[in-house]
Amino acid sequence: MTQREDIATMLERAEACCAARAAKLTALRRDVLELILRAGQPVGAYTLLDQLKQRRTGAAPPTVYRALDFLLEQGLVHKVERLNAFVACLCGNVHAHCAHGHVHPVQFLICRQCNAVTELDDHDVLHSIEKAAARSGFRPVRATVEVEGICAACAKAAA
Amino acid sequence: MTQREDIATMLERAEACCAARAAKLTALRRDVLELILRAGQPVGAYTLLDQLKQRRTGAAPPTVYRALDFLLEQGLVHKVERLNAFVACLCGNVHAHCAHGHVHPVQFLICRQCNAVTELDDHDVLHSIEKAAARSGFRPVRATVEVEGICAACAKAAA
DNA sequence: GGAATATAAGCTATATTATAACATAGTTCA
DNA sequence: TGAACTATGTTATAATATAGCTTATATTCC
Repeated sequence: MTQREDIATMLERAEACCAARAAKLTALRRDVLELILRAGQPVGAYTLLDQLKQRRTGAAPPTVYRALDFLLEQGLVHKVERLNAFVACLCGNVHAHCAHGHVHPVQFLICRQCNAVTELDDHDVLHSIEKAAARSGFRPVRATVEVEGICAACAKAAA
Repeated sequence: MTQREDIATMLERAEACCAARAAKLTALRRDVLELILRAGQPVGAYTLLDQLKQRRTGAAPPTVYRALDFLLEQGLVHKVERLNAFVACLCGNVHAHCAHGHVHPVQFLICRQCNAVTELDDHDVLHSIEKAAARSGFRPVRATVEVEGICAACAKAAA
């Protein structure tokens, strides 16, 4: 689980990222990002909503989804499609919003047993995907890789 | 778009696949598979349901979802997570249900403009994913790759 | 500063996707 | 045949996501 100090650091980094891009990390958006960071694992939109309601009475689905849209656009958060859930991007926002025709790779290892999700940033995977796409004349914009299986910890526990 | 003859062929192949595994491709399941094949592109469960109702009054969501569960298990159909939609697997069912610890790769190129979805079966992509997972001590079971971008046809049209 | 514009948030309703739970009907096989 | 299993029918509801309109808060430009 991520520590409190790390969360503060991540939030600061997010602030800096947004500032650099003239994107507005408002109090609401920051709150949602903080909740996702605290979770330390993929969280559903309605779980976030429940938590958000404790701070902001009147929060409704659009409140959360709009904040999530912003965070996704900024690359501060990713969606795990397979789980309909959201995780903070811990890759230092290297691959956010760069308009140079680069593929933005999001690679997850999802453990079937403990639901832990690890984000990868593997260059070979990215490269082979780009090559395969090029072979079909396809111009990739975003690629997501979701690998489902058994994480090291669970495999060890089972053995 | 897939031709009618091809659909018949695909259905026969599906029959053979299921027979070989003692899996029952019932009339209902076959109907659903046929609808997906006819679509020739990702279709939502409720679109399938609407079409299915024309043949089977009384069809309800579980009718479709249960058939889809079966077809997914058999590898005859894949889910495009990003679209919450289902496509027929055109890879000849090479990678279905083999219990040898192999990763079942499902790789899609999804066009932003025309929504066309192409299924790949790229060995390099699979290999690099397996290597990256191994590096984290992760034992992969299933991997999905979804690449969003512009297909060759749309790129050409735009130029 | 103040009007004009744009952006964000509040709020209600509803669309879309998916499953739970229980009843009924076929199938298999001893 | 009848016990066990599998598939389907049926009703209800859960879970996820967005539409559309209003109000508030910034930002810009004069």
